[in-house]
Amino acid sequence: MNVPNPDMPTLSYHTACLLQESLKCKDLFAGKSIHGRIVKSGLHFSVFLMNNLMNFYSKTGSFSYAHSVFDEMPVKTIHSWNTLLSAYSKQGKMAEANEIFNRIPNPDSVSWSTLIVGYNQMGRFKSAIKVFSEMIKERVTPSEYTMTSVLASCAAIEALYIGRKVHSFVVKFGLSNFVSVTNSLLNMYAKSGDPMMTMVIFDRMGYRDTSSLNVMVSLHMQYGQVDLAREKFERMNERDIVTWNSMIAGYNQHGYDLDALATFGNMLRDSLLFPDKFTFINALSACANLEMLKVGKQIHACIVSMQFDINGPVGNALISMYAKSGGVHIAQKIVEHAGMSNLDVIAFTSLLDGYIKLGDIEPARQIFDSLRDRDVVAWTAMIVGYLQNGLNTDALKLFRLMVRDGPKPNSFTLAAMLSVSSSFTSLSHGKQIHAIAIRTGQASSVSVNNALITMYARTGSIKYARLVFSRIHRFRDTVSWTSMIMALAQHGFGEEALELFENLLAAGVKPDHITYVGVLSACTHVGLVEQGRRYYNMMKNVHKIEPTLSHYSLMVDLLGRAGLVQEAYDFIKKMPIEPDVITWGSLLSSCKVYKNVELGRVAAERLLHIDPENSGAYSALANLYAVCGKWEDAAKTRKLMKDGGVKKEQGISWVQIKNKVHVFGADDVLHEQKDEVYKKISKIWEDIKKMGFVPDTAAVMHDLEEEVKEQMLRHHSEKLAIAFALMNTPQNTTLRIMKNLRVCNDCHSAIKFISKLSGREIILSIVEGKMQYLFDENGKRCLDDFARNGVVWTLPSRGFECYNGTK
DNA sequence: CTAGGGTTAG
Repeated sequence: MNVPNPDMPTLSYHTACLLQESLKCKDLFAGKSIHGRIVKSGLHFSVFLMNNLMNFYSKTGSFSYAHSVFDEMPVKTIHSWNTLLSAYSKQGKMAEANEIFNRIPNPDSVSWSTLIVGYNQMGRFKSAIKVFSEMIKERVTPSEYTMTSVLASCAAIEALYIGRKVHSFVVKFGLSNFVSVTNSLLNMYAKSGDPMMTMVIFDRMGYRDTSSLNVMVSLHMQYGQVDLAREKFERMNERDIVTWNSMIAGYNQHGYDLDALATFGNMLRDSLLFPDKFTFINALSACANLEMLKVGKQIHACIVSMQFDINGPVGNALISMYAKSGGVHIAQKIVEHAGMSNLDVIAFTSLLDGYIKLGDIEPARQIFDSLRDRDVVAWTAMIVGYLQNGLNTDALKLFRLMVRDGPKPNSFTLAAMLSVSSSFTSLSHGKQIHAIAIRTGQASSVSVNNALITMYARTGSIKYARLVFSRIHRFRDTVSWTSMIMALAQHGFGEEALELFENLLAAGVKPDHITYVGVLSACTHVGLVEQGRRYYNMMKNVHKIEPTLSHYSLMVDLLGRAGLVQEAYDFIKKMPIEPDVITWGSLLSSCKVYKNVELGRVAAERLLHIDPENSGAYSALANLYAVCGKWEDAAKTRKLMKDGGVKKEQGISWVQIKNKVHVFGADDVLHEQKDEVYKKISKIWEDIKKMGFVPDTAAVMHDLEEEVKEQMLRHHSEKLAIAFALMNTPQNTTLRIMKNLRVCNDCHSAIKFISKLSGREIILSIVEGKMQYLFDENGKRCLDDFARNGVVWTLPSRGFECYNGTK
């Protein structure tokens, strides 16, 4: 304890008080003049006053003054050292802080705690924990401050195991009675995924303060138990700013944005608290989600009238709110007003996003190009922006640029790119993205894995979809289950899909409306009418999900495919919303199968009423007539279509077999015995053209492939391959050619082929089958070259692996 | 002289 100079007790105390007052109003000038008076009156020998002065300088950010005061002190106490230490750790200068710490003769618990806090503030939580363990090793008794700090480190990195150890020290040093420590324990268990322990501790607490309840509120919010959080909140008799903010943030995160705004209003009305930046950020985010421009403007007015600093996060939230709720021009004005140098990437990304939402790609791209330090988010926003506006090629181009020059893609980027692969049904592209996910360490991300399941299923590799799903068994969310159910349903494993759905229910996962799309389509594929009805009712009554058009269409499909065509039609008539093309199309195709001309005609008429140029409806109807032997009606329908100006006939090949007309859609070609179908098709190829129809794309593809394969076998495959590579061949074609080269056992051409490609393709993965022969000496050299250029190889036969040149 | 609970953009 520092006792002031006994000769001048009053003067010392009064000076210290003056310093404290100066500190309160951050008056550096006043502090400096007091400093001068201290020196003049010879008070600078008082360690007490000097420590106070150091504290003043440190808190006002004048670190160099603090340091010089320290240097001039003839006698230094542990307080002096700790104040200096705190000055450095506040600046984030941890290296210097450590140096000072090592020079302290007898560091006490405050010194150690200061170091831990310093690391925490720098986000270096592991180092903070390390400091704590060294402190214990040195047999220094921790204080309640030490515990709260180190528990915060554990909470931040969700280190449950370490947190438990720290808990044991809390007990050992008898610190359990501090509410602050117990609150920190609560928070640690809540954040590290041990809700049970959190509840146990909370129940056992003899005294709970507002903070304790705050932790519980945010625990409930974390687990999506919004109603429980609301209950706790309403029962609290004292609410501080954190309480209100937790509720507003929690509501906002779970889509209860109206509640978030209502809570914000209640806070302004019922509490004497002033909103802080978190309040504003979350309230603005709620406005943005609801696209409530007017409310957003009111909050903006509130911010302005409070003279609140709109630099940093609040300004970003404002810009984002305007950009999202149709006020891009206001957002633009704020951005212009603030000036380039005062804004960060976040502000510009929000603005960019606003333009994308309007479909204005050009200004968005201009913002993107003008950004100097673009981060992953900016890149992703631009890429997703292209995707949302249907500009897949631009998205792909930008993604390639990103992989080459930009920051590492994150799970958002990869999930988006995987959905492109799914919509392109390009397995090769999808596998490249998978390879990048592995290489950038994102392969464990739930959203990436969910997108992978869909991608593999859509590109036909149900095997890999299964593999991915089984690998994430510990981290499955609703989307994972849904994706897998959809995947199985698409591949005709209806029973398995339903089994999986039952597992989902047993696991206590909540299905959403898309899950039910998967479930109902599984029933459709297997023809389980009664099961389908049951699940449909379960959706409505148990899970309280209002059916959407997809669900209605699936029910129509389910009934129709089972031959209950009339019932399907009755179902449509009872629908509370307008049926769409898919609904009628589904009924129409059922009518085709069950040869119900009357209903089929109705369905086709209604369908064409919605979409008069729907060639599919015409050909389905024509086919229905043909199947029923009504050749004249079939021909009439064709004529009707041509008269209606419908020219597109892609996806349909008319094949004459045994004087009967069959329609081969792309699906049939893919699923039936390929060779058989292709043989038939090629025989009547010319006939189709003569009849004036456009041949099916899949058939064309196959033809091309066959031709290439034959020529490769017959001629010099290498030359041909390279010629293809130099042409602007679409990538899935090039990979097909690769496959053919493999069939010809021509690995050297394959390697050369790839080497020509790699100039164009940033990432190329060669997959499927056994590629061991690429691993001879030539192949290895080749692989090393590619690895250096960022080319990744995946070899699914050995699990998913990545070749990056290091191994 | 040191703590702890609420954190924005995709």
